[in-house]
Amino acid sequence: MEELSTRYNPSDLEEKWYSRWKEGGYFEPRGTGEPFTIMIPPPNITAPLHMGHALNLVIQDIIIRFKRMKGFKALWVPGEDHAGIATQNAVEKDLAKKGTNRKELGRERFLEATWNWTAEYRQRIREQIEAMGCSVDWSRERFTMDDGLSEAVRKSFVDLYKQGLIYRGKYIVNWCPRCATVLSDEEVEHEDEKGAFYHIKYPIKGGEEYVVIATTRPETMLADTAVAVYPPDERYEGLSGKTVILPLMNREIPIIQDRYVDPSFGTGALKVTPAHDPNDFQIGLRHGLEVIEVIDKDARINENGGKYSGLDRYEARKQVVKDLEEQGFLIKVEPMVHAVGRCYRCETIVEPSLSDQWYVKVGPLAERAIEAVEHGDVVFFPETWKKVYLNWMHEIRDWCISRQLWWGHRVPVWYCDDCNEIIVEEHDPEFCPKCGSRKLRQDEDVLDTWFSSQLWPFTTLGWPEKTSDLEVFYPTSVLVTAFDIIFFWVARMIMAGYHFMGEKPFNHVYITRLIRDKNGRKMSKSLGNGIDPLDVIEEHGTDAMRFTLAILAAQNHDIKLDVRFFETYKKFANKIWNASRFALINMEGFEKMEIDETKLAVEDRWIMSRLAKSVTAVERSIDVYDFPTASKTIYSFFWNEFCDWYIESIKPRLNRGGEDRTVAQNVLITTLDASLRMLHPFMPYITEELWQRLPGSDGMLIASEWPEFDESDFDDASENEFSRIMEMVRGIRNVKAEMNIPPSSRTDVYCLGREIDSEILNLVSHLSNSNEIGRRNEKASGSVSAWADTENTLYVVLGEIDTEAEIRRLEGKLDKERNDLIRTKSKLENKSFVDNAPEEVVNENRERLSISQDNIRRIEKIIEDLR
RNA sequence: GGAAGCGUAGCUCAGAGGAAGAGCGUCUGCCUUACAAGCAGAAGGCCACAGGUUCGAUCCCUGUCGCUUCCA
Repeated sequence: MEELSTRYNPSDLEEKWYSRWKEGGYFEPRGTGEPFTIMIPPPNITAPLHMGHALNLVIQDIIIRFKRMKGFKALWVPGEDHAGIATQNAVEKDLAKKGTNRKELGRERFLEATWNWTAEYRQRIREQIEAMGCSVDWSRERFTMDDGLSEAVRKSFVDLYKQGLIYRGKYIVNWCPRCATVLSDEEVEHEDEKGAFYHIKYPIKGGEEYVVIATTRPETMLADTAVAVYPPDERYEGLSGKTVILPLMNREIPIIQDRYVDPSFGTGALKVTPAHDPNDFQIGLRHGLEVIEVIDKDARINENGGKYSGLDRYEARKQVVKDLEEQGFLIKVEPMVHAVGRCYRCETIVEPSLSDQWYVKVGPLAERAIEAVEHGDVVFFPETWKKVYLNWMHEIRDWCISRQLWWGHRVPVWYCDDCNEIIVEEHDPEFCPKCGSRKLRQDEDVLDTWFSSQLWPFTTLGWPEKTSDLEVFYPTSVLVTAFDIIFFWVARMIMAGYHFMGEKPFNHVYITRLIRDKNGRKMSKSLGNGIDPLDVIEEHGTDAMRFTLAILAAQNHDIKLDVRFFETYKKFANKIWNASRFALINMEGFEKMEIDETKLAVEDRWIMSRLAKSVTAVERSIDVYDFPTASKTIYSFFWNEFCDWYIESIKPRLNRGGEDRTVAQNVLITTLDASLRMLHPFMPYITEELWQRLPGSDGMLIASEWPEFDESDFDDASENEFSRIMEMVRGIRNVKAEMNIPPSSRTDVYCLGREIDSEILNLVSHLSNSNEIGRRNEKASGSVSAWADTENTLYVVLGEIDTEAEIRRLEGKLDKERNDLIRTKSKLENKSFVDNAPEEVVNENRERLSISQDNIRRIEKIIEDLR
């Protein structure tokens, strides 16, 4: 085997291992363990994956690799989402660049272009998922528009329709004039924006009196069909039953009373525009008001708008205001901040508009989905999302599922031109079942993307067919997704899961936070502050990116990502590489042996105990989706314990040869082997590469077992013993550093006091780069103390010492000890502390007191000797 | 208007009712044969503010301020 370079070079080996895993079938579920399933949240085919996807994917891969190593029959299904409106927009933009547009192409050729787009982006997304090292089962990959899923969408639509849970209705909808489609309530983003509050006189018929209404949308007055006031409002008493003359239009409209009106808002009188406001529409229904539409689907004033006809809604607003002012109807214009709804895909201001659409009646579906989360059948991590989910579910409204788009699943509804029969079928009907006519027209609309996405956890397994995959892998184990689609997707999957499968879609929902730039701003194309995962991979390697994302994956706040972080964990990968390199260099003459407890050195026992504790801590953290803790545990174990102390400790034994060397080699390899296993879910490439090179490794790391430890492997006595060694070494290093002695220059150190085991002293001398530490009965001149306990003191021999400087150094320490003493003493003199505090805390303080007293006496003695 | 999360080292974040932690950055020494993408050492904190509970609060409670987000 060729020797390792001194630096880790990720690009050398990532592709090699990915194809070996993939081609070896390692991503497919294996073995007889309990199933563990994750469905990928299918990325939209609108664009390449960004950092948010990377975070999401990396977390899933960590989980699935961990579970695979734990012996589960692990399955992670990949796929992509056709993303109706978003993709249609993206393709339209692309067409515009090519100098054409959707209408010019026509539906069929537009869809052709979109399928081409789909093929291209699915391929790019696949490549990205692979580059991130994700162990998804490509043999089961799905797309939300593939044949199987399209069938499933039809079946679920027809089922819901036949169960009376899908209906068609004419209501005020959220209309995006740019996308030319309706949007569901969830697809509208409300934001406070600066606007104006126009106060307008509406003269009362047959007199000089008038009512003042206030509105932020004066152009809609063209379609007013009433003025409403709150019933007991004194200001407007006696007006009920009268009519007003609508300015500009000179239409006579009634004054009505309705409890919807908020008397404290504006003037207390509300203009009612049933065709262009959802609340007004409801008022209109209650009072049987006329419905006049003046704004068409392009957001222009239509023929009902008189002289304003043909104007864009905002041009019309200007003109209306101007005319009102000229004619003396405009009283005042106040600046006003109000919520404006915008399309979540193109940010155009949404126009409330009257329209015939298809709806899902969600009430009956929501009940079970609420119960499931309330009872803990479906558990959110972190728990705080449970409340968000439940709040929304309790106020859930019917879901508008039709879209006036071309890209998507066509609504499986046909209309008979001869008898107006509505036909809802899974398979295209050839004639009308009622009148036999063949003049059938399919509904032009397509379904909301989320209508197919809600079926994802089981359509990916073959539903509606009763496949064995469905049998084995449903319900899935965990869904990993972002908080912004809890309503769009998570809630609807839970409803659909219970409705169609009679069972929840997943046990756990782990919600990730948003990745922001280093200044806390959202990453966006327009700001140009996005970080491309592929760039990161190229520069730092996949493993470094994965580990960085894992360690940053906080649960309670968004993630501020600075590219410099990747650098840090790239260095960690290099550290792993070099530690392994060290081990491999030292494997000459290696013979595997069973580890014999009695032959182990203190550092061996210590590192084995630390390893056992670290592995179990990592498991615990992964189980509760605490990836930052898991990664920090690994990082500090590997670097600060294994590399900094263990490897340094065994160098003399490795050099010495014989049984010492063999034992050290065995513990070194055992620890490294377990470390690489523990690291593998986080950093799959480097660990696979290195693990393959370990003596005795067999097969593939991806398919090997997770290291198992339990409390019987914990060895507190050895940990304490080694901690003492670390303290001694640090004491000596400290003195050397403070005295400006290069760490490389060897110093004389001796021990004054009762005996310390020579094994320990030898280790200390090696780690502190001292000559052999001997024992003396009295302090030598020119030496300073570096460490002490109650019975022993270690002195570093400096030869010439600056007595004054040394006294100053010791007095600094003395001050600290004295302060500690005062604090502890006052605590213990406080009767209520001694009476109320738990005994162990009191004892701890007593011990502390005695240690402080000892330390002070000792340091005072040393200072006295120096003088 | 309703709700949630967050304010801890210069930066990014852990933390737990009993003497404040990590990484990065900074400063000082070191090319000590795994690693200078490294090693050793150090400096740096009224734990947002004000009350309360407690023997004891950075942690629990209440309020204030600030930042972020969701819903209406």
